[in-house]
Amino acid sequence: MGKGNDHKARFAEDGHDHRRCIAEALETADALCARRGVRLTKLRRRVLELVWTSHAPIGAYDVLRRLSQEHDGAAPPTVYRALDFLREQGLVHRIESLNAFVGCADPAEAHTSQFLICQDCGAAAELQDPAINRALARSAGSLGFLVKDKTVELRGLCAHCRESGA
Amino acid sequence: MGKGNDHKARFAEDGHDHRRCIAEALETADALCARRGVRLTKLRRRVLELVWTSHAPIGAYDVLRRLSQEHDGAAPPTVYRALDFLREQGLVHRIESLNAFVGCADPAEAHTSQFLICQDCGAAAELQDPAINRALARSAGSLGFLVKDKTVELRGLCAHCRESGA
DNA sequence: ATTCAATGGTTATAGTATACTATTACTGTT
DNA sequence: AACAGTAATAGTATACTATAACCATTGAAT
Repeated sequence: MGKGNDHKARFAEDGHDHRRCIAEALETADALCARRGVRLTKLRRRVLELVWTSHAPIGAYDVLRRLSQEHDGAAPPTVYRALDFLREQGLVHRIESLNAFVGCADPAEAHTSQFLICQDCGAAAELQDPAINRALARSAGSLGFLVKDKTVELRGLCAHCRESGA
Repeated sequence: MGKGNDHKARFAEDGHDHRRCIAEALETADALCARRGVRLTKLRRRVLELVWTSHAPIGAYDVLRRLSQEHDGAAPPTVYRALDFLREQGLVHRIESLNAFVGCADPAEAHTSQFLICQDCGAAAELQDPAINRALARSAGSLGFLVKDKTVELRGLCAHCRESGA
């Protein structure tokens, strides 16, 4: 990921080499888990890889269907446990409005993100816009509300689908 | 529903007369549906009333359980259909992160809201903060993203629970 | 009165998530 | 080697959330 402007995520380019995305995500995860002394087991790593199949959030049961093809006896808890671990480590995010999961673009440190989700191509872009977080903090603060967790999800059309569609 | 400062919602006061909240919500709904020429049937009205049981979002199946006690043959579709109607009319909102529904504080016109949800007392406060919407619009706009729908939900502790708790 | 669309009843099923119990595998210790 | 402690996984069942599909009824407008 770049140097400046890190908070300004983008939708993946149309013809981008997605195998690179996957490989990078897995490398980063390996390094991160090693550093933290937590175990990115084969199963967890494979689930992470499946989540990274595309930039579109994927349902837990879609992960399960794929996992089942190679892993006898995979059951819902198999997947949910792995996803729970990956979420704790910040490696995947849950998209509440879709009941689905997406790989984290920048898992190095804890953060709150915002998501732009394209209703046409399904892809999700992760933002970390300080201005949004400031506005949220101000509003909550003025009511004396102590924020523990945020969900910010905007659904619509990404620039690319917007052009090709209408 | 004052005049100025309308966008600044509040958590309901501790000892507030909640029967008033319910009565007002139902009156508003009656008037609104009459004006729009849509039918707030007995069933829909009762579901709305059940959603307004408290300021905490309520699950569809909780609504169903209560409805069943007085309405033979109530089934999931009974409730979901009513909730769909109420949502279309802006009378209730869905809280994505809870899979639950809450009465709209100000249903007169379409709007996008933000929610503060207390993890202790369960209550949800609905905000309509232009600053938040501006920040979201700017961020999405800078990526060429066309926003159709927003989910903004902050979970944490309301001022009251914050004091009594810690 | 007739008709057509909206509403609701009924049954079945899809989709999402967790509780609970048991087992395995890896640690360090004796 | 035997053991205990812990983390991870397996396996089963069930809870919870939501929709599909089909039919009967209602009710408002012509």
